Amino acid sequence: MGRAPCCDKANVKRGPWSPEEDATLKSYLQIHGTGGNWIALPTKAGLRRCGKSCRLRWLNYLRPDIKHGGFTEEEDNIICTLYVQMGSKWSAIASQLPGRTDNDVKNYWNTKLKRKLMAGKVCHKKLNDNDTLPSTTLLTQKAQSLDFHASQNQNSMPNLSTDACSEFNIDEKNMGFGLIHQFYSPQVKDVVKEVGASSRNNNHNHNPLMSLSQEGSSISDSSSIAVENNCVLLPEHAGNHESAEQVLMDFGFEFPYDLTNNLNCHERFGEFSPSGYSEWVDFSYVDIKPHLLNKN
DNA sequence: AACGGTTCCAACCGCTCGATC
DNA sequence: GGATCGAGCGGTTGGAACCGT
Repeated sequence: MGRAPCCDKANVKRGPWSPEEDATLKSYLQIHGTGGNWIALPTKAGLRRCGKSCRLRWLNYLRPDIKHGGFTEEEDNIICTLYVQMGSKWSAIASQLPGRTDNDVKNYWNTKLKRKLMAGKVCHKKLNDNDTLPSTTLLTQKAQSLDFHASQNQNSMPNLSTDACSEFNIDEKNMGFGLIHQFYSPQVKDVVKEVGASSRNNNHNHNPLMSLSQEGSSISDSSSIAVENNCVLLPEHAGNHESAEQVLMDFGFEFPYDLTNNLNCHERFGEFSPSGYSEWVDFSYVDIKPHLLNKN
């Protein structure tokens, strides 16, 4: 048996709020507050609305401190930074933006900011066609030398150096997207490879660059992308290709692509790591290595 | 002007979590 | 300890507004 509905859906009004309803809710809340019970509020206020609907209307629209209108560039950067750090924790992100609601931030991200980011207008440097991509061979060697897919000390990961940050004109706050976009280039759009990384399962590194959601979520430990030889590598998704697809689309790769195209995948398979993929244990970590390595 | 496609955002849905009994 | 409930959250949807042809 499911849980009881919060209201009698047949007898509540749905859809857009009228100015009269807005005024009723606003004046009631200004006088009485929520009383700690949104469910009972509509009855008390004389509204034929669900309590949840009242709450949402108040929090997202009627609150006096709500900021309406366009986002500033500074807000854009804050959202980008926090999204990288936390993932889609919209309420947490919104809490850092006075006057903005989680719904606002979420809508803004989904409709504008993500695209703006892809177009190269926010906190990153986009590669030109002839820019040099990092060497996978070097990555592999470095990975092996660090032995980071062994059961090592979780705190042994090196931090991204200040030099590495400054090299690409990024700061530590926007590092995640900066690096991802560092890799984002027209030359890598056409072939996508999902890579098995089963040994990652035994290697829960607490990489300071990995977002909280990446560490905690079943889907988002994939949000890092490494690139070599015109290929994009994604960690395995425990059979969940949709998650991988979403990650790719989030980062601007066009759909359809060759995630499930076995022919292309195999053709490309040997190009970047003939010995297999155990080296690509932690893609969030791989994110930063090219820059560290290039400094060596 | 009319139409179709796209964008944007308010609102809803369903889930999780914590509090309470 | 389990059931129930409300609050809060993220994902999704519907439709109005906008834009291009």
